[in-house]
Amino acid sequence: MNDKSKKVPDVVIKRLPRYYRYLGELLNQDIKRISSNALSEKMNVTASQIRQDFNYFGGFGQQGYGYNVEYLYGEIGDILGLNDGDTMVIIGAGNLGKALASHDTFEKRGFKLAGIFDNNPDVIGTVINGREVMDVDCMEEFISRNRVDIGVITVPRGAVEETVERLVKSGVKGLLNFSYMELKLGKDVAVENVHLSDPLMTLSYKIKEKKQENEV
Amino acid sequence: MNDKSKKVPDVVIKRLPRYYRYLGELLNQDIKRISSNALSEKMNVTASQIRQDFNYFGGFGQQGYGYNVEYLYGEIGDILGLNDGDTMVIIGAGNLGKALASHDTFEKRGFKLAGIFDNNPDVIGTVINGREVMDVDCMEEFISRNRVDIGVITVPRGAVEETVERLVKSGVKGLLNFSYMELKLGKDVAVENVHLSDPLMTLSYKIKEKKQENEV
DNA sequence: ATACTATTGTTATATAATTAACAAGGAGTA
DNA sequence: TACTCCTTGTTAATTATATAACAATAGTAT
Repeated sequence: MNDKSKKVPDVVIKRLPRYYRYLGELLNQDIKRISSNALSEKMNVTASQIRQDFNYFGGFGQQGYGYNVEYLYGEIGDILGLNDGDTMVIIGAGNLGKALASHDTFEKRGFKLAGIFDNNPDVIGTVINGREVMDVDCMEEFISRNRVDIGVITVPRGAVEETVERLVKSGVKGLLNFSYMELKLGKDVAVENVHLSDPLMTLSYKIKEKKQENEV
Repeated sequence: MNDKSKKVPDVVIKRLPRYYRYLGELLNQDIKRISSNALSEKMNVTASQIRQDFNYFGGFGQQGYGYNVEYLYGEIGDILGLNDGDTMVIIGAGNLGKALASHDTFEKRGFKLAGIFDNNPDVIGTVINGREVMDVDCMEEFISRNRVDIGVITVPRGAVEETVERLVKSGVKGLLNFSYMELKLGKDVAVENVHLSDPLMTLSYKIKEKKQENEV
């Protein structure tokens, strides 16, 4: 059993979604139990790290047996707050907003998409994945009425600042930011910045690196 | 000056795109020079880390002056291989594929989108962002003829395995994988896995964490 | 020209993260 | 039930990363 007072490192938190996804796969395959060793081989991390990671939250296994997949899946889901039924809105019904709205993974992970907003009259009223795009002017009212937890930002550059301000004022608890700019907010609102071009740049580096290795 | 023989840690590579983006902003603002200290404040990292990071590649600044923004931007771009004009294809013209194809950031970072492919007859022939969607059956021929460097995978679950195999056989050097499964390939092909639901899960954790802080 | 200031590159130190090791204790088996 | 074998939780050792410190040096002002 672990002492909750020591904060869980960020690197550990970042690994949890990966464990979660993988355990979901095992569940689908109807696998009941797994050892840290078996997981380690499949996921390409060390068994030691897996045990260490889980131990930050108290440990979920049993000596001589391993981990019950379903139980572990549920626990990690709880830790991540996926069973809280957090609701979200998407601001910006452009290509990316549309893609995310149609992305079933979000719902599969326990999030509820409550609404999509845009400011373009041509887009307002159109239907995406069964949901009508609403006027961004109604955003505040909608968010507070429905107690929306998360705002997903997929608006163009120029609109970011205003959008963020309005979302925060409306009382969202977290922002998933796909816009170019790195957001950092006060301590009341959580932020996760996603930059789609970053992994492409990293990939580019890796390609170059491999090329050089081959030359040497 | 630095010894190239010691491999640059992964964490450093992961930070380079962020520096690059930020320097791009400074360039837009017509800022000519910047010190590690000033950058540090704006980017919320330590000045020491910035100097240390740049030093892995030999250091790009001058004592008493700082860094020339344009020069540094160019150098980091070179390191990342952004000036190599890598070409890419997108496989899967669903919502996400469409969104990425319309995403101007990729082109802005120096990548060239050479083509988009799909296997759905209803989609083949439609135009996305000025490009006609091609039949996935022509993929191999297209890739080798145009010496395509990068394959972006946005196909549904069932099609991933086959798509990957065909891309690799066609000779792409890197894969940007948006599919559910974690890819790991042989040493000839670089891979970067992107899981859009991961940051949402992390955000969920952060929200929960903040809630608990406030309760205590 | 000279002195002063700013800021790097780089080395040393401290902190964090990962891996290894192993005792403790269930699970499986006879 | 008793014995053996697994596999965890946890502590210890190692490795990696981040921060701090500072000498070297170019820029700037006088």
